[in-house]
Amino acid sequence: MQPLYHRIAEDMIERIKGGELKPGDMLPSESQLSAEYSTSKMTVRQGLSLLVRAGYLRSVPGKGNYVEHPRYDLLTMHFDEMDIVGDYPQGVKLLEATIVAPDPLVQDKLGLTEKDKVIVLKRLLYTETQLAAYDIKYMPYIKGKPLIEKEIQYIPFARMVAKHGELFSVKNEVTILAAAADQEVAPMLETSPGSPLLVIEQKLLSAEQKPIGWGKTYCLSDCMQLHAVSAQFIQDKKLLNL
Amino acid sequence: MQPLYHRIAEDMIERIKGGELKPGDMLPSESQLSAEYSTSKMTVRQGLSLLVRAGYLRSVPGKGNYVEHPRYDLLTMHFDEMDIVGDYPQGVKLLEATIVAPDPLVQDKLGLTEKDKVIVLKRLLYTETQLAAYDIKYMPYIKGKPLIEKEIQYIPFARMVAKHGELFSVKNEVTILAAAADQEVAPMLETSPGSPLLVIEQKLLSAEQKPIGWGKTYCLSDCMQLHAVSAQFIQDKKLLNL
DNA sequence: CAGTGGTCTAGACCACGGC
DNA sequence: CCGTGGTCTAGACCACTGG
Repeated sequence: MQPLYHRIAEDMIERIKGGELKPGDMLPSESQLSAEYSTSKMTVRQGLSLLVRAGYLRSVPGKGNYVEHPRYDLLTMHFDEMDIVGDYPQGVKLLEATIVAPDPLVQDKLGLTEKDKVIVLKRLLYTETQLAAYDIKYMPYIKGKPLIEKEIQYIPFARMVAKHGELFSVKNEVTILAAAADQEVAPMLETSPGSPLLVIEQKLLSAEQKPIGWGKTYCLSDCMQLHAVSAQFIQDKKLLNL
Repeated sequence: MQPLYHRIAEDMIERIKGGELKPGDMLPSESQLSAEYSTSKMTVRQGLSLLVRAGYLRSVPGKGNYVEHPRYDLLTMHFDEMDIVGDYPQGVKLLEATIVAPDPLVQDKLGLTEKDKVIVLKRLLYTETQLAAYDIKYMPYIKGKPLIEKEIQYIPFARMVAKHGELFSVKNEVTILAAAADQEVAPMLETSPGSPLLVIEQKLLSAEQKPIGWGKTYCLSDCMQLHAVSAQFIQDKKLLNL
């Protein structure tokens, strides 16, 4: 037996999806719904709050609860570099792990000067069957915090940076684009200059918006694609078990 | 003055981000927190529920509330075809809007037979300054539901399909990949075969998981990039105003 | 002003987990 | 068995919007 507040939420979804309530319409007031379901206002609100959080409703204080237009344009995606590798144990080949002075581009991306030091990681990522991506990452060097080789091999960059800087949470900003392989990257990927690559640029920020990591992953186009789904449906599963 | 439940949530976030509570740790019980804040259990729960929904906590019935590891790998992205065009009024050029029998690929993608009819849209999308993308969309033909030319020009495919089929919500599945321009697409984009493209494949499903739209957008690589941010931070803004 | 959503109380009973 | 979170009540008062 599902709780009453859950049933209320499902009923409302039904009224909305069935067309009885259209975007812009106002729901019955919370006190009316309390009466309809012979329950208290708090229970009604608990049900409606699910729909508000899932984006089906908007609550307007002093007015009412209104049906929202669904958002088709907000997508949820899963990504980290290790997705490429999957469970394949030998899928990461570390080419370089050094501490250097940042070049001007990296200085800019990480907000550093040429006197600072950055850790550079260069890696090749393999699927089970073939070479798939060339990955370069930069992070500010913190004295006395060595990186462990196993971590470099197996944990995603965002987690690595969080651990290295002892941060609880990290903001991950990702840019996705296509580009032709250039003279530097092509030989690494054993392909010819000009062949299409999926490039994923990652920028990591601390809670204070300070840059704490930056890098790019150059993926062979036939080995890598990203999948995204309307956020709405992620919410539905989580909140409503629909 | 912010409500008490909000203050409770922020206090907990502080305890977590400050390192006082680490992932895996159990929070004080709800009754303990009620006492700490001299409030009722319901108010405490209202505060904690924010953190549960934002992914900071997991509630385990019979045991307690536990601090979760933050997710770096869930990203939220904004995308529809009209993002490319923006507010530029002449940014869409309709090449073709016809009703045809679907070819085998489209039959497969939309779950149709060769006896069915599909609407095909082919469009060129321009930024303010230049040609940016070639877009092909397919949707099952529904008798007596004409498409209005202005809609074809200006509303995103997902919204168009929802309206055409009189559906409240539509599931949007997007695949992102890089590819080389082929013989068919290259001339449309006034580029040479082999040049890198960002390809965005869109599949639309009804609430019953029936395919109701499919298509691809071929974007010139220097005109288009996608941006995504850790979902965590979207939630933070919405739920906590941090 | 009356009606709305937003917050909050001080209890209650339940299902669950672990001892 | 007791302590935990999950549900729910029947009220209260507030801030807000509209007429």
